[in-house]
Amino acid sequence: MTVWDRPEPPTRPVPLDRERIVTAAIELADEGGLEAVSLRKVAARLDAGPMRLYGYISTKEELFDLMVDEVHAEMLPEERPGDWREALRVRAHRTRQATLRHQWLADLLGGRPTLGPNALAVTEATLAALDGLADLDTVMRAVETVNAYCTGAIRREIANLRAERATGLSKRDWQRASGPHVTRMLATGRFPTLAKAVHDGTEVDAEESFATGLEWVLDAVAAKLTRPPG
Amino acid sequence: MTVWDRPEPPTRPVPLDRERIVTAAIELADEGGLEAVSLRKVAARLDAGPMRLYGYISTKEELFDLMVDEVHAEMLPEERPGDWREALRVRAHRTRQATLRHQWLADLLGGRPTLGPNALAVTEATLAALDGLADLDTVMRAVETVNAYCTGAIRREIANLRAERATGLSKRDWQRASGPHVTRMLATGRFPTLAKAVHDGTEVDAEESFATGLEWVLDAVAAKLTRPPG
DNA sequence: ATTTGCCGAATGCAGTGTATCGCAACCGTA
DNA sequence: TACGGTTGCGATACACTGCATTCGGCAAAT
Repeated sequence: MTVWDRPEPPTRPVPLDRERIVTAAIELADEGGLEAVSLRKVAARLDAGPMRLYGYISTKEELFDLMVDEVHAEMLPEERPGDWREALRVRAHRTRQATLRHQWLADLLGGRPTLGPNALAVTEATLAALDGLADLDTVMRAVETVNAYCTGAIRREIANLRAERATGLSKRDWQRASGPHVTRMLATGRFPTLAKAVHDGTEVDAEESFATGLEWVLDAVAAKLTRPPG
Repeated sequence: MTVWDRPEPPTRPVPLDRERIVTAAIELADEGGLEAVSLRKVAARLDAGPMRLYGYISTKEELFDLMVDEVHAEMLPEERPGDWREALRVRAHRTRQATLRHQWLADLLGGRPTLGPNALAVTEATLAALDGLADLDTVMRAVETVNAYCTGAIRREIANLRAERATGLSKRDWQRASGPHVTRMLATGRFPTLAKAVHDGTEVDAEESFATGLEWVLDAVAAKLTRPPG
């Protein structure tokens, strides 16, 4: 019984860690959306049985939490921003860009408290940029207001993007020419202002729309920051 | 063969319509969240087989669309508002209140274009309140910005509310005393500003927080509306 | 009275998240 | 060197999902 007769020892399972799991999950989500992420498929991509993951994760939601935090790493500004406004602006645009790269993130944005290390780092950077410019309550309100705008605006953008992709039409053409339902509804005359808006509206670039709304919100924040606390 | 010998005629299936289906689905969602809504359970609540629903709905997502639109009926203002600001404010608060009543709505807000009749009516009312106050682009930007803030803020509020409910602690106590992870993270000294904020922060009422941020955004809108178009 | 057509119900399928359990390999110890 | 304990992986199993398809039986039409 030489070595040659004996089979190779069974390959020990590839060591796993959360990093590899999250990476695999993000790949799947990038390719096929959140619904393409199943514990079985993630495990298969790592040559492991599905149950193996439960050593690193105790529920699927936790996997989503890890994924969200992982993407937050892409949002960290690489250089210290000039002023608070620049800081908030950069954070907003980086959030948007990260979500455009990982569109499934839109489904998770604002859905759960984000307490991962990367998310905390992002929050820290944001708070630091505003530190001392007003009383704490005002600062918190500012950050949360900008955050709320971002999640809402990004969600809407992705939602429209998906709708366009599904119908193969631009948003305007879609709700004007195609979408029979909308056309019929507008034709009823029950929504005159809306009908006029759809008819006269010019198609606006999504990024520009996001940026403009953001500047409005930043204007509002600026007004509250310069005013003395209270 | 008297009447008594013959069995009762088999009870014809209860007639169905979308209204009843949506109502049943909303009841389920109100009780157990979105995940408690399955086609089987909805059908069971209507004494029907699951496949019966596919005569009225061709996919589960469509059911969600119907549910969202149904709740939008609760958001319609009952009286014509005084000015545009009042209109936007009322719409925002009614959206929030409806979502607090139907918390599953937070999971859907902003997730898809809302094109149902009730949603269109809400949009129409909002646009009408702003009609003529500025050029169309500005008006659209205003509506979309306020909407974005609402969805984002409401989502965050519901997310926090669920987290508090899950841990049985208020948000502050939760991230300060309990949440071992957060505590440990803050203790690392990598997030000094955040740590200070958590330590010094006062707990703010969710509604007040929502209202304040909303007024900020409305201030920003006001600034753009009064300014001449362009 | 017979046929036709249609619609609701049952069945089936592929896939999900997760609990349970047996087995096999490792390690420290005798 | 032999052994027992522990650990952790994998297979199996379960309850459940959305949806496609098939089948049966009633209602209306001829």
